[in-house]
Amino acid sequence: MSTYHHGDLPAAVLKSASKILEKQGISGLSLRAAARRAGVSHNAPYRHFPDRESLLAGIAAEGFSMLAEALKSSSGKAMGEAYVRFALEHPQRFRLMFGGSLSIGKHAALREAADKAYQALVDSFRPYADAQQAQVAAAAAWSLVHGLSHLILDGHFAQAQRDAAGPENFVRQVLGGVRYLLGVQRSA
Amino acid sequence: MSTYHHGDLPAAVLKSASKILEKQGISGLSLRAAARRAGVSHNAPYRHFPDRESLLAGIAAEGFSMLAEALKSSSGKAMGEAYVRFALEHPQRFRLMFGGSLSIGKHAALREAADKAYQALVDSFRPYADAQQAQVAAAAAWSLVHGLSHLILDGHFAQAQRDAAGPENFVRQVLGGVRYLLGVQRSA
DNA sequence: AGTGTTATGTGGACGGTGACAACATAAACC
DNA sequence: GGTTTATGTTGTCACCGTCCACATAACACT
Repeated sequence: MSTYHHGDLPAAVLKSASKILEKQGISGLSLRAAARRAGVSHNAPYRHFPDRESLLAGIAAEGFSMLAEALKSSSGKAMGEAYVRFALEHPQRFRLMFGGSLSIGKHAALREAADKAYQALVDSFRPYADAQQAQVAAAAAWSLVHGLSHLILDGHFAQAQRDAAGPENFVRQVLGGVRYLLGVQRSA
Repeated sequence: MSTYHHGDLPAAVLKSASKILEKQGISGLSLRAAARRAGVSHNAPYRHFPDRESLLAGIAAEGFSMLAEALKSSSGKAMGEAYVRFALEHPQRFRLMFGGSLSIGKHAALREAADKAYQALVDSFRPYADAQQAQVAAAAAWSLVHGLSHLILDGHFAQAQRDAAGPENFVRQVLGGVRYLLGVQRSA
């Protein structure tokens, strides 16, 4: 029963790498450590991931799926709260997905996954405005929840969170303090 | 004239490191490369920066000063546009400042610089609302421009930017498509 | 001026990492 | 059953962050 061949190394490496990412952060995640944790030699992962960045891209892709899953059952403001909640529950993965460590353009699967999630957001604004307005409003909504997630993770709102008596309250207040211009908006 | 002692190594290392950061990105920035570029031995920087993270913190601190400088002469929506412009003009430095590579909490100077910039934003909302509302509105405004910057840098708005005929237009549209609830807002 | 102390820069070493090449083993296909 | 291909291993290399011992210059005190 010696298993020179592993069976499903790609999945195993992804899993161990994810675990390391959660615990050690992105900078502490090495190809070799992931291989060790998966119980294979330091070079085995190279058969499935051409380089470190590809491994990270794989983990990020998982993350986009998880994010889509977390968002899909909500809409409107609840969707925004779900977005921030995802970021706070998976801080390291969120940073990996959006931290700029990987050039998303290089990994088609990544771009696809991200675009899909975004399109869902655009569509959710569709009933209230024409296509152009919906796109702009969706961009603003995404920017808001995205920036809020990042800034909370970086600790920049520590005081404000205390003032609001908890992160959830703070997030609700911030998201509730904004209106998107839709519909008849007609300016010069 | 042989200069065994450099004169102002900290500044020289910061400068060469900044140059490398701009060109190679954060992951390509090594302590040793910075030392080489500054013309000193690989260990000289350790007299002034206890470890790599401290060097990065130094560069980030510069960045916060630059950002404050870029923002201080504008207000309102123009300030938001200036924020995004800064991010787009100094993408690598912006990522370093906000990418989570450094635990801001560890470097007091960093937190101070960031807090100062944020406080200016809060104050700019002060005339229109009470303290609590101003804080929430400022958090929303910062989140919006911050998220927008990040998502543009990551390439997630490539199509929308084309649709809007240029990044500047796109940014203006997004920032203009949002209102902050201030003043008499009184909800259940 | 001379001497001791401290600040700053150098050279060498160690373990860890990403990547490449050569080889070993198992699976798949005929 | 034998060959081709996929998968995992061992060995190696350059680079990196960090520690150590040492060299050199600036400074302080007498």
